[in-house]
Amino acid sequence: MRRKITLKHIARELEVSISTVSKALKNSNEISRDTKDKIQAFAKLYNYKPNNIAISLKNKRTKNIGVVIPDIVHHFFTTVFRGIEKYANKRGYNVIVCVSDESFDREVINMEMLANGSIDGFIMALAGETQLKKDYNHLKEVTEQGIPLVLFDRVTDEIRCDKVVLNDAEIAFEATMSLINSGRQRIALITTDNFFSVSNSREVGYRKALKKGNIEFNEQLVLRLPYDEDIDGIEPFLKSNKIDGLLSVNEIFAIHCMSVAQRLGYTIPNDISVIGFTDGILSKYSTPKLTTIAQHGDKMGEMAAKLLIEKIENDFDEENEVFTTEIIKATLVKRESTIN
Amino acid sequence: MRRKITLKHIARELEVSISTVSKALKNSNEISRDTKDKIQAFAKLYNYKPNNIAISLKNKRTKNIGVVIPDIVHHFFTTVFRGIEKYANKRGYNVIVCVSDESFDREVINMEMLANGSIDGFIMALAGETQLKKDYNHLKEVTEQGIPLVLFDRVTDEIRCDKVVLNDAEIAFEATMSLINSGRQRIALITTDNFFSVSNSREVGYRKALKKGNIEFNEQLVLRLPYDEDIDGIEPFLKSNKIDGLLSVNEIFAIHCMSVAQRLGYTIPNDISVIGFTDGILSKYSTPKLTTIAQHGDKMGEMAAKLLIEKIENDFDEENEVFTTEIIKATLVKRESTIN
DNA sequence: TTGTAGGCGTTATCAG
DNA sequence: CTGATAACGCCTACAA
Repeated sequence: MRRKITLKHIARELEVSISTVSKALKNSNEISRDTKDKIQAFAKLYNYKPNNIAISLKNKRTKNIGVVIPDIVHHFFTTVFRGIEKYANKRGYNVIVCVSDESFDREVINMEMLANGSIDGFIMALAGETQLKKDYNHLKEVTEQGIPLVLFDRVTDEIRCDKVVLNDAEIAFEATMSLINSGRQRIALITTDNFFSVSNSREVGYRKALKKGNIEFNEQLVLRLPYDEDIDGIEPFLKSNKIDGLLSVNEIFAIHCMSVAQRLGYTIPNDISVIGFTDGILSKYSTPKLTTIAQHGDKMGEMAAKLLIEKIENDFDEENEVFTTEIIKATLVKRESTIN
Repeated sequence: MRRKITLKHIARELEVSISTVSKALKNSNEISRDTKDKIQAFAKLYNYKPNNIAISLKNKRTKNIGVVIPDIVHHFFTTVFRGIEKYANKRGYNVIVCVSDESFDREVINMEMLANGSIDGFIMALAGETQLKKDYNHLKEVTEQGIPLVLFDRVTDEIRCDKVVLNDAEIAFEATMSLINSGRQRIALITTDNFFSVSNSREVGYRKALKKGNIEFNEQLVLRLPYDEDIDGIEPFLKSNKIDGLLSVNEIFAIHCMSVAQRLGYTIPNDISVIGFTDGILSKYSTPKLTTIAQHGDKMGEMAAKLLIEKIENDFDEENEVFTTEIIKATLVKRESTIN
């Protein structure tokens, strides 16, 4: 087992000093051609690679990014992560992922763990519990220590940092309008009852569209479900309400609505038109294929990583730092669950 | 901006030596109660946390695990990753993920990047390209340097290391048998044409079951598709072959087969029974719900992490190291796409 | 052209 | 009980 070789080994072997080796390997012209050749050859032969940890300690730069997300088995977060990873890698950064599992405590623990030197900056989406508690002290801690932070999707106004969000309200408005424009009048909204920032925004857009379409908002037509996979409320809801259009804040609710509705004898899209959020595989492979709002997670992730790395690499002038909020434009992907 | 505080700061402030501070914070009983109290109080006040990087350098242990997978937007890998992350976290490890994107080069680059001190061990599934090329030098490099490695799912015999695999052949056999036992005779296999180790094993199981059921293997009934999302071959295949049962090596092919078959007028499961691999959301929300082979990615991930951390923490006796291959037992989840 | 010394933050050993 | 010193691996200003 060939253990990793260090500058010291090379120096000893070649009977020169460590700093000579260091300089030679950087091709410094303080060092003679001969010595450099000798050292470089030796280093190559033994496959010398500088130790990342030592460099990190020296430079106070780890070239690691910490990503803290509520869930990884979730199409949207996964695509965002892919965007982050891809971009970060291109810039020579590695990505450490921690999953908060929607738990406030795990979010805090994970961040503390990483904040002690393991990473140069954070990218995160808030855990559900955190948004409920509205306790953002762990984020404040981190930013006060000068660790750059980028929030995406599930963000909060209470923290000053770069953010990347979807134009949730706008696209929900647009989607609802498209239902209205195709003649729909009794449009349901299926959403989550936790106070996720995004669900709120989507509801705002939905309501605004109704208003514009001169349709009175009807709380009866809003179904607030506790969480992603908790879909039992859907069947009674569809049975007890006459609806002809439906906007869902995620894919799963939408798909399930479609299958329940079909079972109840409705045809889609003629009797009920359906639009969901998150353009994942469910939407592409359902029957009928679901019209959906593509959130472009890759793009969000890439943007988040870009903002973060810029902050990391540009030593901004402390006090009057500027924070930006980038808005990623969602797009409506029309498939078979809506008319034309 | 309160910068991170170090032992040195505390020492200076309290006019003691650095080593006294270090010991006091570790509650060493070399240090007097008084001094400890004073130092600990100060440390708490200024929220002192030891710097991970410095500790890593000292201990030659990073408490980081490197995970290299072909794809993250893929249900199976995602669940494995979740298993790894969960277990690793419990043991105090962080997880650095690199996505190879099925590319050999990216796999190599990523591993080299991480192997220079950033991680204590690797968990990985081979990229498609790597399995095609059969070039495993980068893995050899790593193991020769004494970095523990655990392969999962997409493994190779050419590398001596711990492995975690599914009982692919067995479960494919079992699934095929269940089709045969419900009276199916013309059973198709939808698989990938790359030489993924897992696809091969599954085909082996499929063939074995046919044999056992006295059904002659018919190459006509095997559809080999180039890659996951490339599903155009399915429609002609179903049109030109009379089949009554179908085993697919993934969810997407299976779901698509169902919808094409339904469009062609077949009813499922009566005319055609369908079983897929990967128990993801597609299976749960399709109509009819897909009978599927649950790979228990979480469990695989957990097992992989467990094996790895054991290797990392037990300084085994070099030469006569023992490597184990753990087999995770898949289970057949019966839903609506098969009879009874 | 080469080498020495000091430092990044921590810990362990040993001396006082 | 406290502190000085060296070490982990690397870099760099400065001395020779």
